[in-house]
Amino acid sequence: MNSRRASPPAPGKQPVPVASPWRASRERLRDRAVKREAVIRAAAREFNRKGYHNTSLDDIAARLEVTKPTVYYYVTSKEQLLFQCFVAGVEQIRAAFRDVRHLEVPARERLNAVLRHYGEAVASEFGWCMVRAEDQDLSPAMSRHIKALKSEIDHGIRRLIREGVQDGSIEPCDPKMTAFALAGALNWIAHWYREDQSLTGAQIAEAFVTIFEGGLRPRGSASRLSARERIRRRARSALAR
Amino acid sequence: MNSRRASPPAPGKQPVPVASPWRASRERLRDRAVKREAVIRAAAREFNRKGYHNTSLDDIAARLEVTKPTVYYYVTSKEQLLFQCFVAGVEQIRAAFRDVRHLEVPARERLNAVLRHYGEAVASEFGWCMVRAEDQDLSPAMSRHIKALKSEIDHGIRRLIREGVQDGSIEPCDPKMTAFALAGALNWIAHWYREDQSLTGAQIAEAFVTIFEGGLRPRGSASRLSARERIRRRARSALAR
DNA sequence: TAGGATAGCTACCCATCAGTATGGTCGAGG
DNA sequence: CCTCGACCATACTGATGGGTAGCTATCCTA
Repeated sequence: MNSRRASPPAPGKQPVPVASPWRASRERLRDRAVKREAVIRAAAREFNRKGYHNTSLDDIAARLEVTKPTVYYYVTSKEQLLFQCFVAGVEQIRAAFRDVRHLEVPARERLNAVLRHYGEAVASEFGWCMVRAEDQDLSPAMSRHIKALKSEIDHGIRRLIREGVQDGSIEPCDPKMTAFALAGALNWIAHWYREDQSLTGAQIAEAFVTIFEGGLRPRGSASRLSARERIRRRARSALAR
Repeated sequence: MNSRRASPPAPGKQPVPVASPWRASRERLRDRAVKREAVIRAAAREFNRKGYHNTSLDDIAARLEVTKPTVYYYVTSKEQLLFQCFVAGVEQIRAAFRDVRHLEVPARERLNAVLRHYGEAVASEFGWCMVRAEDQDLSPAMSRHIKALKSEIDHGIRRLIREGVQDGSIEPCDPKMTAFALAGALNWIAHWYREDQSLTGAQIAEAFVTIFEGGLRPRGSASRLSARERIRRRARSALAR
């Protein structure tokens, strides 16, 4: 049964061409980081499937085909595990902000780009931890840390909205409420995505951006399209019934 | 006078916002239904404050100034308690659908009315239970029940969207994705409302409806400001640096 | 080949908490 | 005054699960 973990992680048996004495220990250090990441990833998957409180460390260990103390060898506590998952998810979104910061396009397009990355992140395997993790489950210190990260993202969105209103690419609106609405819609993806994976995270985000941009109320030229609309409507209702 | 527990828990403590029916028991006000509802309401409050798993039945009992067996006298299990809280929240939304069903206005306005009630419900004391309760915490039977109720609401929104597209009051769109976006934005209120109660649930819902209706892209002839945009953007990036 | 660091396991501890057994109090009806 | 039943408390059980102690095996460096 227990084949002594030689095959799963990395067969470091190859004769190394240059026998630098530090080579091996460096290799091992890298190995350790890889394993630690695997632990965090496995935790994220289990949390995603069953929720934080319904997942025991034995579950996570079993999923990795090791035992609980082994998990504790890479992580100090269950709480820290959740925290790491959270940070991993948030980092994707922070990267999105960094990516668009220097783009030479109107703010609305920068916002859209962020929202697309945002949606992808929420639909990723760390999405659940980032979105559904409750700070009540964490120590005050970690809770503060997480709140700060969330707030940073929130204010990043508000800022893009304000800039969009200023440069005329976004309809004047309340940045705070609008940011809440956008982030909420995207965050919520984490709640239903598991059960309906017919679309990728990017596709969902794209659809949402389209909805956010256009709004529900028909655009000015809508009256001109009424004939075509009616045709499509017929086809639709025929399909729906 | 019950000399046993009258003195320890500070007898003259009135400032509790929710009057506990056990206080009134001295006045012979014995109404089982009222007490049961008080139990559920207290549970909702505690779940809202600390989360389901971080709330023990002792906590809930203490909040009512009784003991755990008393709670079990009115409720069969913690799980059922969560379920009842959930149903109480969902019922508010179902009522919203019933209210608008017979209104003689375009579907978009009926949808808006539902969304307003929806937002209020999510910001109410049962909002957390309705939104953040994970079906992983419930037995399969109750989980199915809850999924059915959620699905009913989801399809109710989709239906209003379809009707709006048909009667021309809503821009043609994908009903499923749009429903997800709307419900997500509103559901998310439950995550941040506790910490920012500067607005009522109704006001938030109203703001969201405005955002959903108009969309981010400016209405009318606002798209040929690109020259001015560029200037403004330069100024901004200069400030940002 | 010794000795230390790395890495993982078995077996255990113990705090928490859902749920219960049992028995006491009090008002009402006889 | 006595009993019945509704209501509630004390004090317990049992299981789950986070976290640890301590042993073992392997590899690296000397």
